[in-house]
Amino acid sequence: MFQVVTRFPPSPTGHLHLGGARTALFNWLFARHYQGKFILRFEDTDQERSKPEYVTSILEALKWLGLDWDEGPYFQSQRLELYHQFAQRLLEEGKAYYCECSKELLEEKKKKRLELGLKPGYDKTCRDKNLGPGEGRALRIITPDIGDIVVEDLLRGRIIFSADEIDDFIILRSDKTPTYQFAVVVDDITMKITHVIRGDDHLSNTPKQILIYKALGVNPPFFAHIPMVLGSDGARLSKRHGARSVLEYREEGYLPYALINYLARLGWGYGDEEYFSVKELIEKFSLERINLAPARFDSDKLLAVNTYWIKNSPSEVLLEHLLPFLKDYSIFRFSKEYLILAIETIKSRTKTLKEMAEMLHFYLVEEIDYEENSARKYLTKAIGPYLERFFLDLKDLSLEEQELESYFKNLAQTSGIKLKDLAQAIRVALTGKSVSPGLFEIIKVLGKERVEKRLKKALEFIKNL
RNA sequence: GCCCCCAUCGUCUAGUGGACCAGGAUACUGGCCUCUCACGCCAGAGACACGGGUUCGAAUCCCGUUGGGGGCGCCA
Repeated sequence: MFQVVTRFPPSPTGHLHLGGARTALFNWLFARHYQGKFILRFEDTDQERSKPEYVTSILEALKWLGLDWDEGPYFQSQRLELYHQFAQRLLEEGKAYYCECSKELLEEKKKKRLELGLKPGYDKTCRDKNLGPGEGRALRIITPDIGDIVVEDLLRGRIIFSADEIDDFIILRSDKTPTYQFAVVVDDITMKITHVIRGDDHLSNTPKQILIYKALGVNPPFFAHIPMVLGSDGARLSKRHGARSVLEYREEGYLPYALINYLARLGWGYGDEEYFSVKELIEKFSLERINLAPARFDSDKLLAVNTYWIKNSPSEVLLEHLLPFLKDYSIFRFSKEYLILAIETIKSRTKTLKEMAEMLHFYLVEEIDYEENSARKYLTKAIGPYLERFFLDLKDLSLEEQELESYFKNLAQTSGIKLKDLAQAIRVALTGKSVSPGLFEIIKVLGKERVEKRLKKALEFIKNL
């Protein structure tokens, strides 16, 4: 039976950003859709730039997103022996050779060739020198001088590269570490990867890798080059725009599955549908529906998707995701029921978990503080008597929203003051702010005891005006 | 400089030769709802890059131009 095997191979030279996360997501969705395997491997052969803390943060980001892997994480730095074996084979079969050109010399040659209007690639100086291994010598693969190299891309069809576009590139550096091109191929072979789904910035590399497969006598996997994610200005993602770590989105209060929903829709569409649960994505994802044009990251749309999921997720689920944002409150003092009812009242009024936590504030503190302007505007001498009225009536009132509503409408009508003014005053008394969830919902959730206490404080405040 | 990829509203997209004077989402504008703020609902404005073909017919197929992106490392 044929089993799909995909992989996500980040290099730990930075945090996981949106582009990388989307690549991981597409590979993961594809594997899950076909009940295949998803492998994680770190491409850390660049010893200069690879940092263990990036490994940690990438792992954490993937876990947060829920992109679980079936194998790995592998580290290329721990597989050096393997690359040497494969390289040795190529050397013995006369498909690779040592090159003694120094970096400086190559740099110079490249400059000259560019000036002459030639291709910048290596000029094959050492190809026939028959050099053995030695200090400062890198191993190059012999590439064909003429002919075409054909890349079959699952999304774009057949792409043809001319052999003279490809030089004898290095597969083993002079320090014996493998280059990217070589390590990926060896890894993808040994890990039995069936589908390579990656950014189309790798498209130009693919013929090189195909040549390695050929030299090794192995059939290449299927390739699918997906369009890249661009910043909002259309330039390549960099620190400036969306290249922030996905963990930053966690800090800002995005739901992981909202981010996934957004990322999936970036370059992929399914009819007119906009919102997908992760489960639906696994069911519906297919490579054929991927767009070929690069997609720009749009923070407004991301926020809208997050807003949608906050509004449409069960409050129990939201509570879980909210916990880290509620660290400053003694939420253990409240029942889960209370917290969930409170969340119910703010779900459709917030865009992020962070905002949610802020809006939850008045539910979670013993004593509220008044916003200065709101208190001045609404907690007036004139409104005092009506607050007192409510305070006195409260103990006999039902807290059902319907009944509260008719109580207040009645009170407003019989006393000739506007419901709006009354409502705003009580709102400030109960929440400290002039903006909050519906008044009747709040009263019901807070309960008589808290409401009484806060009204008392408001009456006190008015008395001292 | 050379090579490769791509091209529908500002953005993400639907659209695979006729059902498209181009649909949805988001953002924007106006209105409704209303105890505040939101949600929601209704309405409006907004795109097939350009030029040639092919065809009875093209957003859809072909070519060119332009524009955007990527690659040409002892980075990945």
